[in-house]
Amino acid sequence: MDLTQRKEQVLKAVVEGYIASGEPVGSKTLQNDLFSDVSSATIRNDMADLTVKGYLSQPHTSAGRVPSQRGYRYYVERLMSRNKLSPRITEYIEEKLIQSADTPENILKKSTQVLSEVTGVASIASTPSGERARVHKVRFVQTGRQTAMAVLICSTGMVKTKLFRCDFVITSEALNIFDKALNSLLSGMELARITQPFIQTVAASFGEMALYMPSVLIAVMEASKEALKSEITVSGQTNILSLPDISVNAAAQMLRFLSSKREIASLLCEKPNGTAVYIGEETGRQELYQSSVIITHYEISGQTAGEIALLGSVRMDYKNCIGCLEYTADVAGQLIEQLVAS
Amino acid sequence: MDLTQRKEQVLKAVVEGYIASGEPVGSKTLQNDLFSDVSSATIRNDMADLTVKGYLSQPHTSAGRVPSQRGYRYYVERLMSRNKLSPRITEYIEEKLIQSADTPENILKKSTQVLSEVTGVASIASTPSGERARVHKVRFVQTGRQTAMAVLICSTGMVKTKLFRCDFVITSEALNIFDKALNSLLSGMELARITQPFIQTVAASFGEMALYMPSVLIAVMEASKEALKSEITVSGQTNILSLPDISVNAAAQMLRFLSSKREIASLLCEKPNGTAVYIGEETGRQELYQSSVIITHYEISGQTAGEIALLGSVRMDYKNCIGCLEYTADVAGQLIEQLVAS
DNA sequence: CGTTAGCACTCTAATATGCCGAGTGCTAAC
DNA sequence: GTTAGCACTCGGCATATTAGAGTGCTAACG
Repeated sequence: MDLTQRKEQVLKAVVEGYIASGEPVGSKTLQNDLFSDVSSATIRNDMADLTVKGYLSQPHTSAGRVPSQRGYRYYVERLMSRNKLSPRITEYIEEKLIQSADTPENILKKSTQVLSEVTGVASIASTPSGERARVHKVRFVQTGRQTAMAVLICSTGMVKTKLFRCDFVITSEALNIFDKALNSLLSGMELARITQPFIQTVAASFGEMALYMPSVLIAVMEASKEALKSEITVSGQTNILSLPDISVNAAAQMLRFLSSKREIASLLCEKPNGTAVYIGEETGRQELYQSSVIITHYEISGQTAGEIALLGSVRMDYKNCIGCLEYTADVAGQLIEQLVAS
Repeated sequence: MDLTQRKEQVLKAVVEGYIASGEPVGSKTLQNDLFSDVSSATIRNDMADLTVKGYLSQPHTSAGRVPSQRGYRYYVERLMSRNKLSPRITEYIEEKLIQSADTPENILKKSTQVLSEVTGVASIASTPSGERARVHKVRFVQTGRQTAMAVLICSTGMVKTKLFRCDFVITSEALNIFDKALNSLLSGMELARITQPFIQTVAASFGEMALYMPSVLIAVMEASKEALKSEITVSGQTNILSLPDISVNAAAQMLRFLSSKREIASLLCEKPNGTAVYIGEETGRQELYQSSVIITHYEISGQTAGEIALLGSVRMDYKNCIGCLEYTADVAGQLIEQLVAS
């Protein structure tokens, strides 16, 4: 299934030419731009062969060639040069991300914003799930006579709060007792283990205090549930409408897809190693057959923590998009890691 | 500026006919549908007069009539029958809202969802703002070596948190000092008064501590900003793409508008009494010249608490939309009131 | 004076026609 | 294997034609 070197060059030139212009690429254009040493007829022969083999297709007999899905795939896997981004871009991304480096959520929100800005497509990110997280500390802050806030600080640096109401008047002594009891009990525990049955047994074990615990424990449990699930943020939806080769209909389908967190989550969780590129039908979703998706993950302390992705048209600038995406994921991961470390 | 009764009938019929069909309405169509007692020529005369007076316009000489902005306005103000919604709709709305009556945010989120569903346009809502709120207390919770969380407790019972990072290692003594200093300073203060210049003078007054204060003060300020501003939720953006008379370009502009919370906020805060309808240019925004907006508010304990709105094309079904909107706002207000009371 | 019938007129949308040119595939020569 | 040459294809654009919907105007009517 290998191609001769020149055919690879032709394929690469067609893909990049088509990505750049949006117009089917003809043999003469290629000759002028790239292959002054061979004639257009030779290129025509090569293109004909690439068409037979399924890497290119023609919109109609007298038009130039357009990459097929298979052509894009060959390009992405074997022809695309993964060269450096320009320092202007990397600096820009870094600058924007550092500005909002206060919480993981905001870093990822900003990541999608800056990505959609520099790539011109839509961007998605999922915040770190608390799957492997443990309880670092629990704190309580009184907010009213009978209301207080549980603050759950996770080993990952994530902080979740939950307001709760008690049916007794709260005193600082009571909060102190809760604090001591729960910290000695929960510190270091995996979030996933704080479940309904677990808090029931805990409550029971508190003897005379048991009466006062339920609302407190439920608050902590809900905070930990919140921390467990990863949030999804989307930016750049409006970019989809400006994509030149996406019909209104297809754009509507893509936007509908992006407005369903459930759909997005199912797409992001198809975790491969490294960066995955799904082209057209490879997305496996009817509503994304005219779209391509690039998914990568960011790491915290060397562990995959969450995903960042781009959603655009099949004719997107894979080289640039992959570059920006991976760079942003890298920076975002580092920033979140710093946040956690401190 | 009054019209004869028949001309009003003609105007009403044109508006409703055009809203229903999307096609310019001709004299014969009107005669067949509504005015079997007068001839089409008479209607033509009336339409010609309404055109001269600016209530109708013609896409071109040989086409039927289409309502002008002024025509829509006259219709909305004087001709539209504000009759009851069908019980099927009201029951449906009520059922959906009651399902998610746990927090004000969720009630309003659901309101926009159900509204965009039943009206086929986009919907916006703002949560109650903290305008009249004061600072009750400020608390700090350490979350890491160099990170902490400011907890702002408002007189209305609203609680906002903000994580921040310091460029020094945080000790519990430091937090205690912040706590004392800021509580004596801020307790009872209106949220609106915690501004950039204010915190600068405060920071300056702290003498040798001044170096350590900025990040803390900024966190408190941002928390109070959060508490002050009402959140905005949007649903049904994808509906905009299905609006038949909105060009892709106009749809993109509307979606861009909807993705900017700031823009939305400025639109919602043009508070009139009761329900306001802005048709086309009346929105006062270039990007919404092809759109219409209907804004109403919901009340808690008889006080205006926030806004709910619809955004659609100029040719929207004002009667149905206004009905659904007002009904939903009513129910949402009641549900939130119940929540606050408890 | 308001209403009506009749009719010529206007303009769009849909369909047909012809032409240009980009780009191809094929063949024969190198 | 490569190249030049050439006939051929087909979409896109501009132009012409037609059908039909709807109008405005005029003259007649009660």
